[in-house]
Amino acid sequence: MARAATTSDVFNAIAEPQRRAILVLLRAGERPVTELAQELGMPQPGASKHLRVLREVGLVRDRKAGRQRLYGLDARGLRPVHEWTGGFEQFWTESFDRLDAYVQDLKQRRDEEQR
Amino acid sequence: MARAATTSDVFNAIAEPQRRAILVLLRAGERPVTELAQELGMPQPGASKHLRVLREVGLVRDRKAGRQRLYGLDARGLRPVHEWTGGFEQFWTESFDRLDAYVQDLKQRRDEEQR
DNA sequence: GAAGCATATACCCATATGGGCATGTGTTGG
DNA sequence: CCAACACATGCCCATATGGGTATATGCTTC
Repeated sequence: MARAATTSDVFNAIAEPQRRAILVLLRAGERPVTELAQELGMPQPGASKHLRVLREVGLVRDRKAGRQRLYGLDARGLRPVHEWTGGFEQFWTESFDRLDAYVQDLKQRRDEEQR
Repeated sequence: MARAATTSDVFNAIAEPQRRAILVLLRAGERPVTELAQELGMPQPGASKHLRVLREVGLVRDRKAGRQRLYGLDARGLRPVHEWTGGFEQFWTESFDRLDAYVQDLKQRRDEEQR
């Protein structure tokens, strides 16, 4: 089945570095495609494709402005990602890591001794 | 160039639903592969493959326990993701969304009138 | 050291990219 | 109405999956 379509969910959409870069740029405000492509140093078609993916997962919205099409950020979709990762916050706390490493170490030694 | 390897970074590793499920399960503590495979309703080879990816990006560590291999969570790698998405927090605040929607609406009307 | 259990790998496939390039489409201006 | 400009799409390709199945590896235990 290969990988699920990137357009299916936000996690997949932001797995692409260039797309994350686009989102960061859009934090500063709306931008036309060409400008984004230029700032990212990629050909315009490439930028359009990434923008399409972002649009399909709802992270970006577009608005026609004459000959241009301005893309704007709609970061609401990032909230679930933030919350999901936040569910692991207690596991990366420094104190916890140290304690955990210590426990792991003990287990390892114990197992090696028993072996 | 196709997509970058999933083993290259955490964003890519957690783009896979099954892998996210594995991480969630591991929050409860270490688990052997078979058990994970069973709980996820997937064949053992599949679980092993996902675990490998998670291990390569450092989200999981393994420890030999006799005949078994216990996988444990190392969520530190999720922190960057949490922080990156956190950088957009102001953009999904409800009040902001309303204001933004309002502004967008104004612009839209203005453009339509000018057209 | 043979048999068995727990995992990891090797393959084989269908599919979804992401990139580069050419081209279609819609809008603006003269 | 035509040329120019800003984008979106269509194609073609090399590659990286994720899944399923068969098989190699590692330890244990008898």
